[in-house]
Amino acid sequence: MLDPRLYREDIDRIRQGLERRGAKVDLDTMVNLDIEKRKINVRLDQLKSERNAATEKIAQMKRSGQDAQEHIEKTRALGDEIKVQQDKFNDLEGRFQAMALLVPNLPQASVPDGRTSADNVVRRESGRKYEGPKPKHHLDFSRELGLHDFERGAKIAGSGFPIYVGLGARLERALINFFLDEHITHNGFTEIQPPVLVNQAAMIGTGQLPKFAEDMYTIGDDGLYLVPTAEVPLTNMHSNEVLDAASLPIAYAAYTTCFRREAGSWGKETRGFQRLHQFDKVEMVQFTEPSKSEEAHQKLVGYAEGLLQKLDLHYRVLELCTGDMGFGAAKCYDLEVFAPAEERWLEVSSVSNFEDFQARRANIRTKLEGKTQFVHTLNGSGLATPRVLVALLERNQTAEGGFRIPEVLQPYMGGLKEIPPKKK
RNA sequence: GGAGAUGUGGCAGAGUGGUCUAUUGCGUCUGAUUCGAAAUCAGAAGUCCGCGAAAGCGGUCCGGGGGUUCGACUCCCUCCAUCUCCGCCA
Repeated sequence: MLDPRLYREDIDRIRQGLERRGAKVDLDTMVNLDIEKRKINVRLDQLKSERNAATEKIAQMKRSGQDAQEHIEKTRALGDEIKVQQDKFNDLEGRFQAMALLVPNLPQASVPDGRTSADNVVRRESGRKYEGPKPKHHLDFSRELGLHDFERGAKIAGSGFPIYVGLGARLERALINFFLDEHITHNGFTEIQPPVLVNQAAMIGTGQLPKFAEDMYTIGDDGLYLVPTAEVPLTNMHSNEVLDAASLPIAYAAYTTCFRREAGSWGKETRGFQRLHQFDKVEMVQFTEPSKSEEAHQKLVGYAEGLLQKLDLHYRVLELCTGDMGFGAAKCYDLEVFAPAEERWLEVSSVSNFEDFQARRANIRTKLEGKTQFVHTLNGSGLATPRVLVALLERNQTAEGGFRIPEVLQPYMGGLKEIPPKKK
């Protein structure tokens, strides 16, 4: 959520920011609602002030044993009027809030202008390029080695719910553990294991709701949602809190399963692991002082990159353009790995600085120099496993048809160096 | 899941319809005293919203929401959380 003061003090800043994003918001209506609302508020406060005086008068009379009936009759009308004005105010306030929750964040000045992913800027490309014969597609390769079972997953849940089998399951677990261990032993994160069901307030807090309701799985009877990312529970852990400034920055890392309906986003480029309803991800979340978020953002990107380097993958870092950034982001970097069979770059991480956008929604503050103010929140995948797996499967095929396990994962695979080809 | 109880400021803990501007204690901050500290004494302090150039003024907040009333911390409804007992269960 944007600072509500901006709507009356610097509407041009909002207008320009949204324009750069290509976002359409009926700002005129919002400005008018705000003006109307404040007008009613002034009237309401006056009325309440009068009522306070009147009831005090009645109290005094009662105390001294006088008959206050006449005053009570008169004050009744005041109460009725307050009710009318209060309803009006609540209606205006509700309408303004409902609209405010749908306004995306304003991009930082440094964000490149653009409309689509084609306008994103490649900041750097790194890692060893794949060289050798064109490898097998990861789905065919996985099937040969018996690592995953999409068909049976579809049978019990639907398409987009793969089953990890045998060494495929162990490889998944290895990736998760490797990611987490890196964060908690080298990058200074506290490991968290949060609930994967959250309430509506949490989903609003990080910005998934109300705009993206159709992307979420719901548990209707209980009013709960399956988390689309650990960002939701981790960030909302501190909702409605004033964080001790000395405790900042707070850095959490968590592995959770992530659930996404991915409504309407299926197509030929989403085969196999590239788009799933259920997948595994390790997420990094940070809370910082406002002045420190930019620095923290760069570091988060570095942590995610470090994992790709250790896995010996070929990757690049994109600076997202204004039109391609997520709803709540003020600035965002994507990390993509190259899949040599598909000959495509695949997004494995998105690292965003939300500034105070989420902190306002979730009401997360700190006290700095005597002033209570909103913190900045950031998060980034570190990493999501499925597309990392795609790149690994396509890159690490041996001449004999086996899978070469990256060195850093070998300790997590019981020392195994290779998943051998299945015997005929 | 059933029965009962509780929810008040940073913490503890009073308050059962109007002297609540929320008693009191602890803690915090600022002074005084001291070489400095402790102790003691005096004083101060919260949130959010609005109006205002400012000083300041008004409103709001006792778990959340709603209701009754001229007036609600107090009465009613509802939701949430915690505790105790019972039941069930990895």
